[in-house]
Amino acid sequence: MPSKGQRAARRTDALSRELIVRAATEILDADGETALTFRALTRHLSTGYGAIYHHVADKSDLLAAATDDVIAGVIADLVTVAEPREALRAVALGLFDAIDAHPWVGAQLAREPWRPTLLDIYESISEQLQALNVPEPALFDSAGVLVNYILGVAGQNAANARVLAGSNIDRSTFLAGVAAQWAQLDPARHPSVHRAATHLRDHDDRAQFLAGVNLILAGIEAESRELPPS
Amino acid sequence: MPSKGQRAARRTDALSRELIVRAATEILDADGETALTFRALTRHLSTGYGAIYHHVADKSDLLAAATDDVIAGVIADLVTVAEPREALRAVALGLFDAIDAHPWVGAQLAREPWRPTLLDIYESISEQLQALNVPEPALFDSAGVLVNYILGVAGQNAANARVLAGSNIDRSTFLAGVAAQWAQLDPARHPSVHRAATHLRDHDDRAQFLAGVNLILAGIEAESRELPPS
DNA sequence: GCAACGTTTGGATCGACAATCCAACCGTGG
DNA sequence: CCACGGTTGGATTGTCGATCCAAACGTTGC
Repeated sequence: MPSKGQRAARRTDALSRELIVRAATEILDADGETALTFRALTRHLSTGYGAIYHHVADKSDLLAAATDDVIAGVIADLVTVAEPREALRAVALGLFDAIDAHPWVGAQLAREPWRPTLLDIYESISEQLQALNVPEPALFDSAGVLVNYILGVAGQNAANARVLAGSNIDRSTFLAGVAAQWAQLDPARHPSVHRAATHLRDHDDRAQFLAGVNLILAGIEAESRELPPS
Repeated sequence: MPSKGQRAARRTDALSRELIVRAATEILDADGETALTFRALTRHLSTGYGAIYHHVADKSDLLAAATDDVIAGVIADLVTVAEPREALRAVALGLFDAIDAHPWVGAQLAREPWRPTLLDIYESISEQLQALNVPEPALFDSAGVLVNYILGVAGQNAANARVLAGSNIDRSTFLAGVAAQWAQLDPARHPSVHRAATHLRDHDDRAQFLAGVNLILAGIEAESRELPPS
């Protein structure tokens, strides 16, 4: 079967998995998760489907590779801090900032948490907890709480970014809108949410995330005191 | 333009949004998130696309409705407990059990956390924290930590269910496989994960989740002692 | 030189999906 | 008995991920 017309010129520069992952990251950062299609990739790289599939197994493989890339960057940027609590805060904030900059990473981590790259994060957290003299049996649970909390915030950040990207409204006006919605709730049925609306309006996601990490650290230390290291 | 052949008999029983949501829940429970397609729905209800779209806006609307249904069931089943800590554990475990029974709810909550139904959960948590004499400024953060932890675990449960549904292997053998993989890690590079492998093999998700809730409660109480109620 | 072969690339194509659209259907009020 | 509006069934459209194949290229052996 003859081809329709002139075949496009073959590219001179070599295509590579790394290049494709970089292009995917650019698309994801620019236009969100829904914008990452193989069509968009072929346009962005001016190539065809075959070329891409030759370097990448499928879409989930591509998404995982892009996510691993970001997480690896977080790990690489971690400066070693002596104080264990500070080190734990640094790991958590590093992940938060990366997910804040690339919301699709949050969605991916919430969808597929046990990537090998996250083992390094888990490892780092566990080591710092050990330095905090957290006894062995509690260490497993404590690390789990921290990781799950981070993943929960990650998913929520991704959800917020989706909403914000869908409607072209400002973040603060969006928050104000939700706050107004909460404030309109019947104070008899939802007194606490009604009260929380004021906090929602002017809160800082990052600061609240850090407060949560500190709260969990307080809990870990409280339980460690009850059950001293053997 | 004439139709191809005989038009199927019109249904006698009335179709309704509730019926469609129930059918969607059955499909989701039976075969997982990927199985919920409008084709499958038309087969399950022996109807056409138009009938379904007449009662449901789109797929995300349907998924949200099914999720709200499950969450509403959790709220309805909550027995009032006097002791605030017990009440908080009951809310958390209620959500956990519901998500464990319907993993797709976990995925949906991680994807779209701020459904109106969840406001009831948030309200319940906040009220119990208030009963625990958690001071006002810390209440917002504390409730956020609990909710985000629950959402994080929800997402992970959904991810595990996806993996387990994909490969027809038993849960314990799957855990043993991951544990073996962790145990094979270089003890020099990943000492903590290497050690944690033994815990992974015989751990109870529900028990670990509860341990996490208790840890967070300990943290909340510790911070409340530092900053006594005004 | 150059021919054979494996690797890389471009794009037509397929099947599945969400969503739209329209014609057929039916109960109800006039 | 007829007209009308709410309801239903299914053909159709556009987009997606994925597969497939042939053209183009580099490399190796001769």
